[in-house]
Amino acid sequence: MWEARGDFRASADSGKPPYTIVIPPPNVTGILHMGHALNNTLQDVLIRYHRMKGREALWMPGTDHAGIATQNVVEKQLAKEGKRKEDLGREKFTERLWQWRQQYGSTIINQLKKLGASCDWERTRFTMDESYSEAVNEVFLRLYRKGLIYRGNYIINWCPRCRTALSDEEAAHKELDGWLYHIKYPVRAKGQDGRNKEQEKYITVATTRPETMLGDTAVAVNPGDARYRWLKDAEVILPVLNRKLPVIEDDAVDPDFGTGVVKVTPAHDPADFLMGKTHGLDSINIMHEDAVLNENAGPFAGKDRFTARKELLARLKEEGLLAKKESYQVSAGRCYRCDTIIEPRLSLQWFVRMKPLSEPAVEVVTREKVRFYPDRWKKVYLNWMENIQDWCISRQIWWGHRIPVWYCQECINTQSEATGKRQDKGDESQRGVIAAKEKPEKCPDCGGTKLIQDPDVLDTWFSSWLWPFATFGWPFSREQESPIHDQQKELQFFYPTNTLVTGSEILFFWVARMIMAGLEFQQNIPFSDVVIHGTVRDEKGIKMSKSLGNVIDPLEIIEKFGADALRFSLMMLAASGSDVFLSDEKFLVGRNFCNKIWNAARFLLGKIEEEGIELCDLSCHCDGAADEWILREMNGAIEAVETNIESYRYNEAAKSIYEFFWHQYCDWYVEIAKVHFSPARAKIVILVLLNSLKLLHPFIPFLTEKIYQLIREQLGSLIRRRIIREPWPQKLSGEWDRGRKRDMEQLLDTIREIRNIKSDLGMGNKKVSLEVTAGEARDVWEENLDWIKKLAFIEHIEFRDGLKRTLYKGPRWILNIAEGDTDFSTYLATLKKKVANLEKVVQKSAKMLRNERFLHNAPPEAVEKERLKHGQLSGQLTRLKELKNAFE
RNA sequence: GGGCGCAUAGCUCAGUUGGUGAGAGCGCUACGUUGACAUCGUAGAGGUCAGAGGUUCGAAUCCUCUUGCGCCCACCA
Repeated sequence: MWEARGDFRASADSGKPPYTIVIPPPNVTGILHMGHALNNTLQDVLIRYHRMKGREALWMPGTDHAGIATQNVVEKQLAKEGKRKEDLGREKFTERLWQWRQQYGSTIINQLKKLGASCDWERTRFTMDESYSEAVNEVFLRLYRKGLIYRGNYIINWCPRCRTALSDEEAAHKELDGWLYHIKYPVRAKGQDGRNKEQEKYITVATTRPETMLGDTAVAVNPGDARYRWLKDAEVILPVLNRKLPVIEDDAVDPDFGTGVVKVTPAHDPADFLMGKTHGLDSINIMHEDAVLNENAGPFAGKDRFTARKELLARLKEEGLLAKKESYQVSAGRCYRCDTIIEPRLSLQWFVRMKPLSEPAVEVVTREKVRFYPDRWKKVYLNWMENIQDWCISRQIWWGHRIPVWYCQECINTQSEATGKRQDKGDESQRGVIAAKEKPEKCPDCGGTKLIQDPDVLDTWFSSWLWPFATFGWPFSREQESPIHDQQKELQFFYPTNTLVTGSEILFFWVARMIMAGLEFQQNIPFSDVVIHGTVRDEKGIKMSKSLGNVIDPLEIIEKFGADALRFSLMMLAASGSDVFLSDEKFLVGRNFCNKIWNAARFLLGKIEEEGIELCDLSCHCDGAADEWILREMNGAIEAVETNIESYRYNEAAKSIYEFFWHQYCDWYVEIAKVHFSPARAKIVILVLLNSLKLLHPFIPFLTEKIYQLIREQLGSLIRRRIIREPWPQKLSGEWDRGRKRDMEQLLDTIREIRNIKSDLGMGNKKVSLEVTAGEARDVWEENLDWIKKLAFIEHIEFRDGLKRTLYKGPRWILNIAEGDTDFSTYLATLKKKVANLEKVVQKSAKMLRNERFLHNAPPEAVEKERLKHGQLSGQLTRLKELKNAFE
């Protein structure tokens, strides 16, 4: 119904102020997991709330092509047929990828619909849509022309399984138990002798990755390290390969770590690479793309890196060159897609210069144009931004946006680039490199026509960072007709978006980069509020993941309890950005509550029908203390839900409405209303029900809409349309009678006490007779007699002066239960306990009020509050003591 | 190495700028089927708010330190 009526649609022409959220696009390969359920419920609550609040609420949906992840999935599928992607070739394989996306790409979208996500589905975008790809190319070209994109040979994170470069963020560092190997390199003295003592025939280096020594081109010591001054005049021999290694001095070497001597492997370690650059060392790449050692590795060529490590160590040991190995916590980068250990690798890649982009992005957060919720993430963000490194954006895979750069074969041949070992040559190397959206006809440098496009594709995040504006069709080409013009208007209307809701794990990947892209390409922030929610974990606190088998499938929960129960439970648990620990029984909260709502509504509608009540309007007539009370409570609930949603305290918002609906409305007011179900009462009952449903709707959309429609069927003329499009409830303003508020509070307290007393006297389930001395407050009793009797489970109430005995003393009335002399021991024990507790509190309060410094320093209203409290409590204490004394 | 977070009832967690007799859900105990709901109702037990100092008239809340967990970042050979 919602979809058919276009309830999720948003347009720039409505005249309402916009409220926009762009969805964190799930991977096309994704299937809905609890993280999605949490993330999207949080967004849907905001969207539904603001829609009801009169905003033009747009929730922009879509999916991400997820380069490596998707390619892996299809590669696996292919493997089942016994084929590799190379067997198909690039074109056929890409076709296959599109087929896959055609077939399965909307799976997660459909699952989001099951969750109740009210996205404007007609706008669903995909990061590889034609117009979106246009944005990616545009951005590449703009940055390239600005000199912010460059190509060069650097050490990058290489995944030998995916066979592609990764960005620093995509290489997650994890510690594991490993070894630090101490390896002896022979030293040959040069020139003089005599100083070269026996123990100086070797120097010892320490390494965690011994196989990389095959690519060593130097050893390094700290220039201030006196122990190794003699080495300067010596020559170090690389074991196994017997290569001569120069000894260099570099401040980067920590004399206190290991032996103070470092092997230098410029092609396989970022720190060594820098040293190599400063000292003009050669770089020797010893590995193929799949981390199998190449011809440079001598006898180990053709072996996998870890096999080579083992065999090399064995050989060193044999030759007496393995001094020792000590256990060591090794921190190794892992591919975030397949968990393979990253190999730092020297290769020619494309990079984005980040510093110029990060500066404005730091400023908008510092100046709170963009705010984080909870705000501690601000610090994390700024810390990363201020230490930002250049971003490696080229990927050696086939699924993604092809880098819009062509190489002129003729120019390149003259530059001998074909070897692939080209060093960074600065501007000169740009000759024959053409960045363009379309394939150029000829090389602008030499006029050659043999142009070949860069085989690489761009990092997935290089498209994701444009999401808040590329989804609106940016960039807009001038010559295009009106539909495009609309898009431009829409971008203007809906951008910047309002709230971004995401998990902390993609803060750097995505959030930070979106802020940079927004500022660079739209000259404006992409969103003003960033809500960071926690990670979904199992009951032991372990992150849920399919490979660990500890997932709770949201679709199963939906099947079992309903999407509403799932959503509400998650919202109750989603406290201010802390991690969410889940187990099956945690969803009972939501299920039970939904059930309660359903039963209450069903009962009330049935009751109205049964009583033959015709409601022609919903104006309220308060008949008594209870009516005013529930309307006041409702006002409180409206306000609490509003302020809590607006400050992203979802759990507080959910709790407010839960507490109000169940424990005020159902437990008390509905029970009271049952007693005298007059048409006036029915009006209030229905009004509060309708408003409650509205307050609940952002959390519990399906059930509230269903009940709303049932109410509509029955009371059609009173309400219109669908709850999803109804305006948010207004607080009732009225002439509230303060006396009635006090009456109600005292009556509720009295009823609770009667229940307690009956329980203490062992007559919990008996209908009893009550004797009341109420004096001037008798009217209060008379007016509310019916429901008091019902709720306190009393057969008969008799008003009289002078009770035989007193079991309850209130501020304005005293009570006795007429039934015979039962055992009073429990009752007395309860009284004693109460007296003791209250005495402590009263004493503490009295002490405060005697404290001069409190009276002077505390704000007057705090003192006044304390006085009031003391007055009430000491009155209560006096009454309790009187009761106690009478029974002792 | 740097940074952040968490420690509150048996369990899972709330507690917004310091002013509460420290709360909820689940579990537990007793009673209950009173004309929506046992996926329920009524009542109850259960807490030196991790520990030690400090600031304050007043601290679960702010500061310092300690202990125990968890997370993030870093060119820790």
